[in-house]
Formats: sequence, C-alpha cells, structure tokens
Amino acid sequence: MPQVVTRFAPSPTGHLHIGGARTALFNWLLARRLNGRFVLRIEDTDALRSTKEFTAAILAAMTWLKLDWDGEPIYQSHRLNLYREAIDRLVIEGRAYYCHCRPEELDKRRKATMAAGGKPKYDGRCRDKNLGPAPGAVVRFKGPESGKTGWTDLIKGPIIFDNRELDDLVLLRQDGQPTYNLAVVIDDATMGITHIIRGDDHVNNTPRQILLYQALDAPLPLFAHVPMILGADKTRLSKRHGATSVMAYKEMGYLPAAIANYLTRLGWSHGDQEIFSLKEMTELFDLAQVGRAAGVFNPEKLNWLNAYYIKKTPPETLEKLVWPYLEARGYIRPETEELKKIILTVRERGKTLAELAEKAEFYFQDLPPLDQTAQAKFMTPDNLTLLRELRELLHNSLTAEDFENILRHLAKEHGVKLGAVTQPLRLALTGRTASPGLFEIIDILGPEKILRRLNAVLK
RNA sequence: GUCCCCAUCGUCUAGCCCGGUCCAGGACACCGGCCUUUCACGCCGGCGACAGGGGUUCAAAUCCCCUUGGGGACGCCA
Repeated sequence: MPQVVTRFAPSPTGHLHIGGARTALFNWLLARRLNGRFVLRIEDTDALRSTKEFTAAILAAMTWLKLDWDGEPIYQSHRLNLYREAIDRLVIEGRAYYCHCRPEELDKRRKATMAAGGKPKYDGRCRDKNLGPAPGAVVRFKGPESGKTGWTDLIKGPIIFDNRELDDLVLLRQDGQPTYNLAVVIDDATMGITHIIRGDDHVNNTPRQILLYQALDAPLPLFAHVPMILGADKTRLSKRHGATSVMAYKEMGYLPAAIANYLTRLGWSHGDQEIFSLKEMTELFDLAQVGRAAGVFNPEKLNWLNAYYIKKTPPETLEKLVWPYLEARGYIRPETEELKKIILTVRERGKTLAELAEKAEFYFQDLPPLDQTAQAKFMTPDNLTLLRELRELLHNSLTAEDFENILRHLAKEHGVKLGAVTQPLRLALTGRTASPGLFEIIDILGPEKILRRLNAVLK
C-alpha cells in the first residue's frame, strides 16, 4: 500500500476555528497513525480576503495544538501557473469552455429559477458557442449532461449524485485567478493526497471534483466527510455561540491537550474511553469509528476535560502557565517554589488557567477586598472577639500546625464548631468564604501578612 | 424550492455493518449522599434515550420503506 498522505487546507481569511481544528486533527491523526505524511496547504487564491496575518495565526494555532506538518506549507498563490496550464489544457481538449455571461445576468437568472422552484444552476448557454478568451470572460468546466457520479465516503458510506444536478462550474475567474474547485483538484492530485478528510459542507463539491479528476485523468483519492460541529441551538457553530477561534480558547486558559481530546472525542469514539493523550489518539484513531451525525459543541464537557488535564499538570509546568494571567493583573512574581505551592492549592479548584489565577489572586493582594455579604454575615461582634483573641496568641514562630491547634482550642473554649472560627479567619485572609484549605493558606502567607490582614479587619 | 447528508438520555457517545447476551452501557451536566475548616477534588447513588408509523422475522435500537424533524449545499468564497 502506498504511503498515506493527508492534508489540511485552510484559507487564511480568518483564524483557525474549532471546526477547522478538528478537521486538521483528524487529518493529522490518520497520517500519524498510518505513518504517512500530513501536509499543510494555504488556500489563498482569494487575494482580497487572504492575509499574511491570518496565515501566521493559523500556523501558530496548529503549533499550539501540537499538530506538526511535514515539509513547508504550500501556498496556492505560488502555483497559479500550474492551474492556468491545466485550465488551458482542458479548454484545448474541449472539456472546458469560455463563457461570456455577466455575473449580474447570472445572478438574475439564478434568482428567477429559484423563485420558479428549480435548482439555481448555470443554464449552459455559452456551452456550445465555442467562444474564445475576452475581457470579462471566464472558463467553465463542461460537465456531463447525464449519468451519475458517486463515491464511497469513508465516513458516510456510498453517496451518489445525478450529473444533471451539477452545473458547469467556473474554473477560471474573470480576474485570471483559478477557483477553489479547480485549484483543490490540481493540488490534491499533484501533491499525491490519498485521503481527503474535510467538513461535511464539501459533500456537494465532491462530485464536481471527481468529474474534474476524471477530465484531468488523475487518480481519485479517498474521501471522508466529517460531520459539522453545531452550537447548542443545533445550527452551525458561529460567533454567536461564543468563542470559536482556537486561540481564543488558549487565551481563556484551556490546555491544548484538553482541546484536542475534546475535539477528537466529538465525533469519534473508542468504546467508553473518554481520556486520550495525543499519542494515544495517534495509536487508536480510525475513520471507521467517526460518527455520521453532526455534533453539538458542549463547553461543559470541554471544561471538565480541561480541569482534568490541569489536575494532571505538575506544579512546575502549571506555574509557568498560570503566571502570565497573574502578571497581567500587575502582581509581583514570588519565588518559583512559593508560586508552585500557591498553584498547588488552587489546582483542583478551577477549570481554566484564568480561573486558577483568579482563585489565587488573594495571595498577591496587599489587602484582599472583603466580600460584602460575607462580611455582614461573618464579621459579627462575637467573631471579631474571636479573631482578636487569635491575634493575641499570634507570634512569629507559629507554624500552620500550631495555628490549627490554637483554632481548635479557641473553638472549644467558646463552645463553637471549628467552622465558626475558620470562616471569619478565612474571610479576613482571603476576602472570600470559599478558598483553598485554611492551613495551607496560613503556611504560604506567613505570620507577617496574616497579622496585617487581621489588623485590617479589626480596624 | 431543488439536491445531498443525518436521526440512541439535555449534550458527547457505546451498541447497529455480522438481529437474540440491551426492560440499552459509559461520559458531561443536573440531583442526593459520603469525605470535610469553606469551596473544590475524590468516592457512592439517582434522574434520564432507541423520533413516529409501517413492514421483514420466532425475535429489531440493530435490516427495509414511508413520515417527521434537523443539518448542509446550491457563488467568478473556500
């Protein structure tokens, strides 16, 4: 069996989004699994909308996700000659023709057919006129007028189209640029792509492309159409469903491992298993296990996975990941060892890196602002007395363990539960009622800061 | 409108190809409990689905047909 070659072919007209990332992932996984090649092709034939910035952003997102590609990225804008040659050849062979119809006319006719209940396809009026190049002319493919075109989709199974459903698609635009369908076929054929894994929305392009392969006398690749990712309302995932760009998730504090795991599991499964490392996926991934139905993007499950991977991340790594969020808030970086201890106390309490930073913020604040409702509830005269007594017992050599003994002693003396003492103290030290373990906090803060925070509360 | 695709808990899914082991399994979320200095984590338990209708068959979540519902495509965008 010849080597498997897959590709990811984004157009740099926007950031890498969730759906694109999954397509890239599936292509990457198959190539890695079968020891094949995974190539990246930038589809920038739309010169108006394509930018270098988006290209760079897409590459950065791929890199962040750890999806490495083989060789240098291929740019369609560098291969225009190739497309022109192919188009010329098709025209000479009578498999394509010049069309002089104006876009406005076509648009008008399309609307009219649609209104009349028909499928709005090109009516073929220039098909047999044998026209030549002219300003404003395009080249169209001369498709068959009968017969059927189909393939066995690696995900969806057999799909067949009636050729009468297909119209003569434009291959060369008025401005001399090739169109998507032509460029894709030329590239996939010349780059030796064996498996085309792409979004469901390309199913309708596939028969046209197959016809082009045949006209070009090129061997057909295998096709696999991955179902779409939908939003909670079951419409195509878009900005209104929240963040869609991969890098936006990075900024929110998601781990690439979590994103990759989530995306792969959305549409693919391996029995009941939920957790997969990238490496494990490359060992198990199989197109046969990819589902046929569209899936709803579920941020809750992503959160769960992200929390899982955060919990698995060792403190020395996590510290580096969380620090930027704290730094952005203007805090001074403590010793690495201390930061690691701090991170460890919040590691199991947040679902994103940003959340971890938020939960650790009180360690860095000079005097954490007290939660108003909690203050009213816990800073009662009785509790203030308790805290005052505690302050009296405080001296610099106290360890967290001593602290615990003192608190238990105080509680006993006052005939209250331990919680009655810890909550006001927690509030004084963190400004909140929910926090990491009180004694861990005490250990990290140290007597000086504790005293300062107590004094602030005790006016 | 036309064509294409799809259909198991709210969501992701296992099971479907090779019908019986499924009064349908797992996960997220949700609810309850345990643990506990708070919040989490963790552990235990609960709620919850084969879209509907016809066939085929001794037997259907699994095969066939129809209906309904959903998604996608219909560009000189990709």
